[in-house]
Amino acid sequence: ENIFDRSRMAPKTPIKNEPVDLSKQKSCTPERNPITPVKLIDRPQPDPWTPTANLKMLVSAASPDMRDREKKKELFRPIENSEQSDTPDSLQYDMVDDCTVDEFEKQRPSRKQKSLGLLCQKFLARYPSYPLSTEKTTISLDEVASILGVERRRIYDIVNVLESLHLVSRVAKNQYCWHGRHNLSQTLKTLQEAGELQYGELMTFFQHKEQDLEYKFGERKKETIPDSQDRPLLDFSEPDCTSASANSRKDKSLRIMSQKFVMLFLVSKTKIVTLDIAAKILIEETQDTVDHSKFKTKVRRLYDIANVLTSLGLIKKVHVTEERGRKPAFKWIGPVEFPGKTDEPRGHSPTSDPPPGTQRGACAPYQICATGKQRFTRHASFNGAQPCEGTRRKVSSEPNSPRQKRQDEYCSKMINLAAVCRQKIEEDKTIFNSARKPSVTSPLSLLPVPGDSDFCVNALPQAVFPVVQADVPNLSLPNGVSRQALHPCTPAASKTENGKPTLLPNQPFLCLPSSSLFMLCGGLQENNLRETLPTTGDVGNRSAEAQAAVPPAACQKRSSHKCASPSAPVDDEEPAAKKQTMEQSDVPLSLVVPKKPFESPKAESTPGSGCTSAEHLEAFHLDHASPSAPEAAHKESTKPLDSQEQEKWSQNKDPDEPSPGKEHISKENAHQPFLPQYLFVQPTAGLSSFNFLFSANQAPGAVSLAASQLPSLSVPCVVVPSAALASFPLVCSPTITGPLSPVPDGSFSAATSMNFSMSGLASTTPVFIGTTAVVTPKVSPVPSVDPQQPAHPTLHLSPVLARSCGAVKLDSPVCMGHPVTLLKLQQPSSAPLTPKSIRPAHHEAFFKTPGSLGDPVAWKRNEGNQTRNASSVQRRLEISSTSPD
DNA sequence: CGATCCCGCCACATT
DNA sequence: AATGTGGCGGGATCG
Repeated sequence: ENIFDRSRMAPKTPIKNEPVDLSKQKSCTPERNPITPVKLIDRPQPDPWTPTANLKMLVSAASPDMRDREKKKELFRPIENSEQSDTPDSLQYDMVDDCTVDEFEKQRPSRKQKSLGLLCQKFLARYPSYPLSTEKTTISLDEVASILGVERRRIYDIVNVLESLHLVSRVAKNQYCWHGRHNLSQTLKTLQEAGELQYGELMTFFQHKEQDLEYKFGERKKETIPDSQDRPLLDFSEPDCTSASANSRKDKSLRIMSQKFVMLFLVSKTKIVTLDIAAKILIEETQDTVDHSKFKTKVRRLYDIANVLTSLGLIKKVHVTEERGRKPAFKWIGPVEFPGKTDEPRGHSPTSDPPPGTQRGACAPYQICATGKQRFTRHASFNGAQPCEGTRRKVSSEPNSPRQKRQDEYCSKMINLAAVCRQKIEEDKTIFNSARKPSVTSPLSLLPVPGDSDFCVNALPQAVFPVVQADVPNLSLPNGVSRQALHPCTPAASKTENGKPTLLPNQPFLCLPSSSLFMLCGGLQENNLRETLPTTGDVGNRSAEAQAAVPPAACQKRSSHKCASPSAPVDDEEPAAKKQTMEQSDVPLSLVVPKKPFESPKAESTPGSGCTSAEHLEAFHLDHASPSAPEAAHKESTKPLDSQEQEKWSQNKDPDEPSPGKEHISKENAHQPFLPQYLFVQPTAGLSSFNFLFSANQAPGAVSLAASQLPSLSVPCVVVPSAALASFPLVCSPTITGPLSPVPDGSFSAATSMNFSMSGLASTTPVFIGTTAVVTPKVSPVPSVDPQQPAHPTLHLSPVLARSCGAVKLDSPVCMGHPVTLLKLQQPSSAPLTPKSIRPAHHEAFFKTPGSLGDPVAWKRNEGNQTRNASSVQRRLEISSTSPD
């Protein structure tokens, strides 16, 4: 039949090929009214001769050859497709005649020629990127399909993705309205914001982890995560065309997936997302069970989406090399920064996530998301998560090592956390920006309180707080905190092999007068920090490049701390890490890094949140607790300078040795009891609202606590009153620099602290910086660096932090990160943060959820202790801060 | 052999 | 019921 048709067609083909069609379409729908035209296609070939008919003919009947040829032709024209370059010959062919089949076949079309990406390019070539506002271009699916010589089904694939980015909107059946990229930026911004809320943590998490491990998320933890599911994140219902009309439907997964996928990029610090990670994340949200087949399907869809995005010039394919090998990944090459992003009005509704609302929902969610995020950053994140195996097993196919499972678990936890965060956020309405890169937004509440550990005083005994007053005279411990309690963290040091405690036993922290914060140092997990930092950066949208470049340094710095146990295991990985770094360019270095972080979190303990915070804190020192950490610390400390090594560290984690990691993790968990280093903030008058303690190490417990106890502290991060931010007094512990030192420039020590200075901060708030290493010389700029920040500073710490972090990261060293971490929290400005706002209760649930982070053990602990912990925590809090709840 | 991903069946949604 | 949409995954290709 085809032949037959073809033959006929052939003669005419030229005609059909002719531009005419194109022209029509481009401008507006030509003849067709918006209404769905009759389908020509179907009709058999009534009148072949009409132009339309021809098209139809082509489409329906056209033999593949025909199509190919056509495609080629079109391709040629305007578009330059990068890749395909198809056969030059095509020119020859352009004629389409039937004739030379031979050639055809030769050239034929390779699959590539028929690829969705190519098709999309052709499609896009038909319409102006920035159409005049006046002209509305309608797109008839049938026409396009016929013109492009593909089945309509394929067009749907393209259009759905474009629609998710609002480049087009559906007007009616078979009719789409072309908007072009005018709103792309806004859309991306929105997605970024939404993404931060939803995925910030995860991404961070993953990236770090992932690298090493595989992540699998297997399980679903859906429970927590539910949120996202349904609704289209952004639906924009934008006025334009939109019709909402059709909201209908089920969520169109492709559309949603596309948005989510984009979000992952926007949230990622590295801007590189591997397919498997994306698939896991997406699967997770949507469903629980992840089975292999599902995974495969998801990946397939992601390829479809990726092809379209690639055609749009938003992403490009890259390969990430991990220990295991190279994995396909995509790097975001589109715009990264969107003006103004962060702040939103605080008022955002609490709403939350997403209810699955449908139509309305769509819009709403979007907004919501946007709003929410802004303010707070959440640091924390996943740390705590551990593998809980208790939860269900994952279905995921991956058989791999247990590690993976763990990872998966972590992932799940992460997810859960994220969910929790969201909720919290909603509840609280406060938003965090995570300083970290992850930018997760976690609700404060989320933060886990260090359950076990003690915060402050109590536990701390070990804590080191060597406050060095000398250094900083100003600082004084605020109130209650008994400094004494704080002792040097030696332990940590002990841990470290060298004996050098990374921690800094001596490090003094500086206190700012005003503030009442205190830091305690527990083991920190460097990794986390690092990660965090990076994350932050991501959030900030740091360019990937920057990351790439920076990473090493940052890592190193972080690494110094890194120690944290979990990560520690990672060490091994180093090589891999390096590699990645080396590769840098596209390669998602960052991804690699993760492992440690991951682990560390776990180590921290069950509670993810706690962990997270801890991590950050950790950055400062840490290590004691986890064995590994110490090591890491040592290394770092010892080697501080070598960037490479450091890099390795960070990266390493992933790479290779996950296995150990697992073990470590578990161990870590066990270890968890790091030394506690905490950061404590007193509530001084000004602060009333916030006081935070962080335990760097804390394990899980802490985390968990946080949840429940929220009010006071949970967060690992330091909260700064918005106002407070203004000036921060920073406290730094000069000490440790050495280890960290990696950074070329800087020396940390003194310098470091300087960095923090955070330019803008208000005096009130005190900031603590982790003792150690924190500073990165380079970093220093950071604070200042962010030019942007200045404005914001006050209000949102997080942003600032983030930025700073980002900057830091980029630039420097990890160190910054640490400090940053601390800062993270912020509240919306003023009032907001009273403890009250935070509600513990809910959190508990979250924490409890299986998914949550901690390792099982930790959990147990937590659970068992939770109550206790909480109470203790509270007490602690109380003590520390003014009032407890 | 794993990475890609075309192709089109088929279910569900709309008309 | 016809047609529009689009989920989904087999299996062909590519590298």
